[in-house]
Formats: sequence, C-alpha cells, structure tokens
Amino acid sequence: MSSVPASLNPAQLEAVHYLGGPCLVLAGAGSGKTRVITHKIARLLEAGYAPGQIAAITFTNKAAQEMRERAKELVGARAAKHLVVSTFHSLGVRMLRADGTRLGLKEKFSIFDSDDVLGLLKEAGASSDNALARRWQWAISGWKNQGLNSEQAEAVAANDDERVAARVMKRYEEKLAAYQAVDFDDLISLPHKLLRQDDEVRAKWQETLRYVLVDEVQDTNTIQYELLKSLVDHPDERRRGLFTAVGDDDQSIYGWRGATIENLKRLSVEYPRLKVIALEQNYRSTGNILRAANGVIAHNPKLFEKKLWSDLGDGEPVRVVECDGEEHEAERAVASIQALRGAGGSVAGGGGVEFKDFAILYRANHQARVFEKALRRANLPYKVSGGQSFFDRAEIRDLCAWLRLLVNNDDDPAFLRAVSTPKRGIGTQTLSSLGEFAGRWKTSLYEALFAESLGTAVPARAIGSLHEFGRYVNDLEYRARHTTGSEDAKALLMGWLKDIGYEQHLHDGEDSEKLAAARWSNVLDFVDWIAKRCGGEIENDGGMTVETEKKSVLDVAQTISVIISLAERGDDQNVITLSTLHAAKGLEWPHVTLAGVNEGLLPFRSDDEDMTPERLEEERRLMYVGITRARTTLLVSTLRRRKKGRDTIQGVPSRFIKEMKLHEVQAKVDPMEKLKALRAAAAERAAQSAVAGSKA
DNA sequence: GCCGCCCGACTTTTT
DNA sequence: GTCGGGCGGC
Repeated sequence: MSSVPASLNPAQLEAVHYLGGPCLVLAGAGSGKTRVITHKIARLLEAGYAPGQIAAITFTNKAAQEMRERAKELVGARAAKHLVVSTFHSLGVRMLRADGTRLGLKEKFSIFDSDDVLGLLKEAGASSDNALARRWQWAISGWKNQGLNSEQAEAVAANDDERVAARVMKRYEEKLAAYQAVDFDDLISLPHKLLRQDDEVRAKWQETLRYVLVDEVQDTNTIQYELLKSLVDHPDERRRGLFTAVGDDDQSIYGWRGATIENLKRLSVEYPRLKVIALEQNYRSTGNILRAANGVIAHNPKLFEKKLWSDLGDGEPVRVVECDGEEHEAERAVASIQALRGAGGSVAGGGGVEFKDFAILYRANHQARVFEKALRRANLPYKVSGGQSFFDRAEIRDLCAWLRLLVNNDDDPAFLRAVSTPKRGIGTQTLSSLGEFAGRWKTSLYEALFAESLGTAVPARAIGSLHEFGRYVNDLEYRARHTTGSEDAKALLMGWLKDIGYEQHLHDGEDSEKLAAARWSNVLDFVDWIAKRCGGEIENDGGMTVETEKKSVLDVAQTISVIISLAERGDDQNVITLSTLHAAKGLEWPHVTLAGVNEGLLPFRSDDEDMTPERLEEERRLMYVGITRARTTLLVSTLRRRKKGRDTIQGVPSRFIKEMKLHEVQAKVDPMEKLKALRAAAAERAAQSAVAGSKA
C-alpha cells in the first residue's frame, strides 16, 4: 500500500465521518479499506467514544492483530490497548465466559476443537468411520451456522443421510452439554441465543460495545449476522444500528462454508437508513489489471454497482500464456520471475525486484507441488502459504534452529534459539554477557564460546554450561556430517532429541497433555522427513533393486536451511509466495502469476456435482480476487494438457480469460520477446547509470 | 481383528 | 507425490 496518499479521498472521508447511523462501506479491492476502519476508529474516539466502547470485529486472529497494529499507529498505544479488536469467535468466548452461566454453562466450560468434535461425533453416531463422521461434522456445522438446532435440522433434512446426521446431532448436543463443552460454532450461536433471550445481558453488552465495526462482512454467515444484529439493535431508536460494515460482495469467496451475501441484501432491507458508500478508487493496480478484473466481474449479477478505477496508468499488458502441461507451466512461471528479477534486480542502485515481490496463485493446494519443485531446482527461495506451514510450528522451528546452527555455527539467531531450547541453565544474563563479548570482538556467539578471554565477561559457572553446550553442538555436527542413510539418520536424530530432552520439554511447556503429544508427533514426522531424505533405502522398483543416493544428515540440514529460510526476524522474509487464491485474499504483490486458469480447475468443477450459477459466480469472484492481487504485472497461464488423477486430459482455457476482454495483441505477446525487451531495457538503464556514475 | 499393501483420488479454510 | 481407504491375508 505504499502508493496510498497521505490524505483520504472523498468517499473514504464520507465513510469515516458518517457516525449517526448504519453504514455499509463497499470497499473494492485495494481501495484502502483498513485505512477507513482505523481512521473511523480515530474519528469515533474524537467524537467522545471511549476506546472500550468501540468494537472492531474480524474473521481471523491475524486480521485482528493487524487491525490493532494499524489502529495503534493512528491513535496511540494507550487507546489502542483498550479497543475491542477481536474475532467473532473470541468475542463469543468473552461473552460466554462472562455470562454463559445464564445459559446453564459452567464458568470454566471447555472449547472442543475439530478433532475433539470428530471423536465425539463418532461416539454419538456409534461409528468408527472417519469419512462418515466428517460428513456429519460438515452437515452439523452448516446447520449450526444457519442457527438451527437438531430438531430444526431434522425438519429440513432433505434425504436419509441428512436425517441420520440430524439424529447424530441430537446425541452430539447432549454429549456436549454433559461434558460442559462447546464447539467453535457454539461460540457464535450461544452468545446470540444469550443476547436474544436475556434482556439484562443484552443491555449490558450494548452498554459496553456502543459502536461496532465489522470487517469482511461479505464473509459473515447467517448466525454471525444475527449476532451482530442483536448487538446493534438497541431498544432506544437513537442508538439503534450504530455500526459500520465493511466488505466487498465481489470478494465473497467463502459461500461453501456458510458465508452468504444475502446478508448484504438483508442489511439494506433491515436498516432502511443504511448509508451505502462505495470505495472505487484502487491504489494498488495498474489500469490494465483493473480492466481485466472489471471485465471478469461484470459477468456476475450486481448487488451494488461498483467499478474500480485507478490513476496509476495503464501499465504492462496482462499476459496470457498457454503451456503444454504443469511442468511447463512451472518452468515458465519461474522463467518469468527470473526475467523480471534480471531486468530490475541487477541495475545498479535501481531498487531491484525482490523475491517477496512475486506470488504464484492457484485454485487448489496440490497445484503448489510442481511449482515448489521448479523453484527448488532454480534455487529460488519460496514459502507456501495457505494452511500454516509445517515449518512455522514452534516445535519445528526449534529443531530447525538446531539444524541451522549445525550447518552454520555463526548463525546467531539460531544459536540463541538452540541454546535455550530446552532451557539448560544458561540464562538471559549469561547470554547477554556473551552477546556483548561477541559484539566487542566481532565474532559470532558460537565462536565467542571458545574464546580464551571469555572468563573476563562471563562468570565461571556459566562458562561451564556454555562449554558443555558448545562441545555438544560440535560433536553433534561431526556425527551429522558422517551419518548417512535413513536408518542411521533416524537413530542420530532420535538420540539428539533424547540428549536435549525435547519430549520432556514439550510436556513441560504445554498445559495440555494432548497438545504436547500432538507437538511431539509433529517432531517425529519431522525426524522421519529428514531421515527419508538421507536416502540409502533399498527399494524394489518393478523387479529392479534400487539403492537411492545417500546423503549425510548435515547435507539434508543444509538444504532445509536454504529452502526454508526461517528468518527469526519474523515474516519479512524475502521469498516468493505460493498460495491458494483463497489464502491470497487481502494480500498483494507487484508481480502475480495465476496458474492453471483452466475450465475444471478455475472455475473448479467436480465430476459428481453440477455447476450451479451461484457456484460459478463464486468461482468468478475467486478469479477476480486473483487478478486484483497484482500491482504491476499479471501473468495468467493455462494448460493445453493437464493431469487429472493418473491420466492426462485436454486442457480448455477458462472462460474467465475471455471475460478479461484483453485485446488480441495484448494476449499474444510472446514471453521470450518480453524477456528480451526487459533485458534490453535493463541493460540500457545500467549503461545510463554507469555513465551517470562516471560523471559524478 | 489387525496389519500391510495397493490403488486411486486429489477444492477452497477459520475458529 | 502423498494420503487414506479398502481389501486381503495372517
């Protein structure tokens, strides 16, 4: 959002300043939505609301966190601290913890996660069939999100399967009650029930939360909408409907999990005074990209008229390339990234194009694999977003820190994490002394460990522990270097975990045994994963005995540290993003590739389900979301042949490509020509800056 | 009843 | 390429 101007545009201003009644802000992609919300919070404070009386509701914890951060920049840490910035679910927890007893809930009710729920459903339905239980879970969650209980569910059940599910739901409800537990859906429906049936409690919450802002309102499901309504429907007419709902009907892509844009229609019906403000100026993308986006979305029936525009100029044409297959597509995507990096990156002082400027987006997770392979082969760093990466888990990051330390002794962040994971009597005091010492002598922490004069900086006791740690790392490194083959690697790694007492560490650090066990199981998966990569397994491959190449544990650790650049610095890692379209919503990149834009894939179509107009419209919105992620260049690639299961089928370009209404010339630009042109331009710039440099 | 192997499929995701 | 289900054998 670097191109967003300092001041608000007229529509944004109007949205910020309208406080007197219900307000719907239709925030197009890249139109400065979060700015409007945070400025509106500031405006509300100015108008006399106390921070604690303003609630900003989001869908994910991440969004809530970001919102609080952004608000903090504007209104200061003090006010930001007291704002109620929360997800629907955590607001629900808060309400139930405070007043759940009114519903007969114990004060310390437990919250069942989806695994717990699955187990309970198997009990309730007397079945050990995972898939069946999952289908029940899906159906029951759907009903709950429409605000139905088991009785009502049975009434609406359309077939035998659903009737069975409804009966399982009844027993499930009883079991939950017996356990004094709630599931995730209850975190919305129970607070709603509470506010509906208990005037006193409702009055209390309405007194507390006087103004409500909702982000991504197009993603609300029926029961979430109802909960909001019961919060803002104050009996006093003057205080009725004091809310701002922010959303974009064109970016509603969660219909399959109960979200309904029906809610947007309901808003204008149920709040006749609703002020609707459209934010149409886009600060993100070039004209060409926006025209493509508008072209696609124009094929959907419109709830509210809205058309994005930008004053950033036409920019590069949107490119469409046809590929022979998935591998070819991945190669071309990689080539395009390298071309753009080559063009911008090597120019002296020319603010190069960085890895984090690129994203490759696709419809389904499994499409990532072939891109990962191509990127690895090209030695380009990447991360796969969407579904929290295995490698983002605390326990895996712990172990990766150790591996990184083995690979590179001078990796200080890795050292710090490893030395205190688990705690081994080396405290912060010792570490900061060590850090100071290392800083003074300009050495790494690990190197400082063995310095003769360390005794001048660190007490003798601590030196003992430090040396012990250093010797252990040294020894482990030696063994890792000389251990090859899966079997031995596994033994080495398990020995290491035992040495450092990692399993115990997990149990100590985690309140719940169950969670600790889950973490340990991740660790075991990780060990297997590494061990497997050490090779040496005798495989029987179609009558032929194949022995795979053996690698040392250290070699494997090395590739891990290269590929997964787990910067301790956080998420400012400079890597290419691979993401599903769903997970990409709300994000942006200068250079975006939309991959696999084929009929059957996007719009997605499963064999045993026919395509309703509604489903197609949601797929179209998904395409729209994908297009509008791009700031400066957009590459759309389609497959002439694509894999489906074991066999290869003919690929048909997605109808959405035609809908982008690209000019023929625009679509036919050969990527190699483009590459040459970009290189020529880069060379020219480089030559010019060289000339400029010699003059200076 | 459990374990292991083989075959087939392979949306989207948060709390 | 991997995961999970189903089937077959012990």
